[in-house]
Amino acid sequence: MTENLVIVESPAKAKTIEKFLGKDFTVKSSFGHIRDLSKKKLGIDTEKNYKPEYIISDDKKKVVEELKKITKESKTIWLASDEDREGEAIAWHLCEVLKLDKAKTRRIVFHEITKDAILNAIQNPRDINQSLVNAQQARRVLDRLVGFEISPILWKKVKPALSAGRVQSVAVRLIVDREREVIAFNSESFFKVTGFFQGKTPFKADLSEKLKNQKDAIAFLELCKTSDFQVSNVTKKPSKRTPAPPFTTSTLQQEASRKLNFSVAQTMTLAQRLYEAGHITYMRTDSLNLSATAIEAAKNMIIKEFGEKYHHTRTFKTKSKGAQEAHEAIRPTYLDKQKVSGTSAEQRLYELIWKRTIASQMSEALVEKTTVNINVSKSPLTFIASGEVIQFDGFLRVYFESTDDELEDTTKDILPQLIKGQNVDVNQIVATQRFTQKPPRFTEASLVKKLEELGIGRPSTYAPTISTILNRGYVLKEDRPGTERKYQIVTLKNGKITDSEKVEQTGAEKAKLFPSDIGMVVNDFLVEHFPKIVDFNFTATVEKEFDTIAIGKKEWTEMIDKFYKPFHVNVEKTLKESDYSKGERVLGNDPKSGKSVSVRIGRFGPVAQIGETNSETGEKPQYASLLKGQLIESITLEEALALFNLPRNLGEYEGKEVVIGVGRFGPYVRHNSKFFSLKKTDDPLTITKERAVELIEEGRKKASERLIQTFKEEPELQVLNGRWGPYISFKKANYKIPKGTDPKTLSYEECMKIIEQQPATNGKKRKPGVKSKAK
DNA sequence: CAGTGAGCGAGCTTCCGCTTGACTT
Repeated sequence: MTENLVIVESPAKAKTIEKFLGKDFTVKSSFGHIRDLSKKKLGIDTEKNYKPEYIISDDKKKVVEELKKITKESKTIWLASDEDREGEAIAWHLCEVLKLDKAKTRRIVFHEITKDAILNAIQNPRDINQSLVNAQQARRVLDRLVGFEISPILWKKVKPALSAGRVQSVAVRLIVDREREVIAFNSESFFKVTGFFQGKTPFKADLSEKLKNQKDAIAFLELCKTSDFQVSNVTKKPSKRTPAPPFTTSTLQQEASRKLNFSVAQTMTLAQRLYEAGHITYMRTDSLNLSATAIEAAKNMIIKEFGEKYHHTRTFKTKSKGAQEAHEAIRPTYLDKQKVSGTSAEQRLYELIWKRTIASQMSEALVEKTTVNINVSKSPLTFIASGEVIQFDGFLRVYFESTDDELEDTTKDILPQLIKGQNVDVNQIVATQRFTQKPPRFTEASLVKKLEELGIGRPSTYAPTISTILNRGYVLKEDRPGTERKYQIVTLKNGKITDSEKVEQTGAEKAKLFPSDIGMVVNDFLVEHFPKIVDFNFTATVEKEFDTIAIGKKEWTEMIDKFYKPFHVNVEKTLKESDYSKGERVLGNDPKSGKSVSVRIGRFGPVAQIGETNSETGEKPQYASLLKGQLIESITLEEALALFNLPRNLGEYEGKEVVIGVGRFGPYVRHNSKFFSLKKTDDPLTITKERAVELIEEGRKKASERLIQTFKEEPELQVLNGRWGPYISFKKANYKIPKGTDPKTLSYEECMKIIEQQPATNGKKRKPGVKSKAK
């Protein structure tokens, strides 16, 4: 017989708590929610006051069985799931499913996993808050109704297996809207003028105004030729910089992306491992709060390491919308541990968390900003030099927060001593042509930031939401090469004005989110037919209602009814009245045939078409697939027409034709009925024969290196070099080669031994775009 | 490595949030 059973959500949390509580307590985990609406059906009886039908899924049956058994043997059951509405619902589902006796069940909550907090919680048990549970049921039911009623419309009107939802559809909308801003953007050029002056040491100053064009730039430099330069003003301003708050899920994802180049999913996997190893607190949180013990530990650490002067206790208020404050901020469990063991990625993430946490409890940095104005005697324009001197580094000693801005030179120089009225010499003045910047495309992390600002999604869903919109094919995460751009430079040096032209790379993108054609068509369909659902404020609006339900001032079923009645009418209407949506755009006429040229989404993706089907003459249109990176939205008539030049015959090589085409696996070179893929930077429309031959030779070389070993004993056994390194192939199945083994010297016997010891991973093919999921 | 929405047609796809493995690739 167990005295006390405590149930929490996470097994790692259970382990920690068990240590605090001693042997009268057994601590178990529910592994999150133990039941949910059926995955196959709507699972809501819209006729019977929205009664949800909850099901224990197969992967939860074992957990539930075990909990059932232990609860029967326990005197008191403490439900210790999180204090937010999901946590409350978990506790309620546990009561219902385990049929817990009210008399021996207690609900407790704590906000930090410390011994005091837990013991305190045990002293203050309460009942389950049914209103809070109902707010969760409303949230769950609303999401299900939206997702399961709109998605099937998309299957009929756009393409099968698509999806829509309160969170994902807004995420896609953000990306589509941004892409349209980028498409509509017209870059304008101007001239930025920088003077290189000479004080005691050389320094730089920028002209206060941008000049419109090269003519103006030259005219200004002409004036400078015979001008004097005088310091007209020197101002010194002390300023402060304060440290950023400790990490939440969203800010951790952003900083890990900016500083360590981790994807959002990568960051979460690494954080999970650090959490399970006991190195950090819980990683799915929106709280900025640090426990009293953590603040104390940080204080000791900082004073010991840097001195009293560097310490400053701070508490931070959570500002994000819809924050539910069930946990602490993400911080090291033991602040005196500056490093932990683990993979290099784990260590780097830990270090980032450690620095950010420690910095949040450190003093402000004191900075003196100096601004110097320099008059040009023959022009009303002035040069402005700004410098920054850090007088006390404070928290900067440990950590500085990065930003999304990709500005060129934000580094502030140290200025020499300058006095008002002093004349300065100029070494040279350079006017450089610059260009206004298009709005930045989203990265995974900047999308998370935006979603959090809008109060959409939760710490536990940011990473999965991004996976969903990528898996549905609404959005692509890609690198795109930039284009070359010429720019002009006008220089005044030694009394002479010269101009020159330079070339720079511009517009290159790395790991940015681009909408696909399907993403744009689905978005436009939803914006047209379900504007309310994809409104950026929809979540905020319903959240307010959930809050009212949570304090018992509104029935959840009434709220849902008010939403569902008109929503469902709209669903029926859209099913009946809306057209099949293929995003068609007519581009103009083909100059050769005079027939119309259009683009749209076809059965196999975006396609360009010349002419129409004519049932009388039996005439059929010509088709050509769009290339990667081309959008229905922005493709031009010329670009579309060029697609019909494929496949292109480039002539003969070694007596066989060299043909460029685009197939299921992308652009290729075909030669002697062998296929070689084009590289990302190769354009199938313009690739030369020389380059194609290069690819053919390269492909042959790769193929020859593929085979590492064959064996006389067994023709079906081979050691091969694959995309993931060397492996063993035997009877169409593949086997890993153990680490530290040289594939070149493996004997027949050794191979067979490896095969016996390993389960075969026979190259099963997955459909592209289908999410891999454990069965 | 081609096709470019139907007309024989079963049955399938889908949401958001709470959790961790079990899996290739």
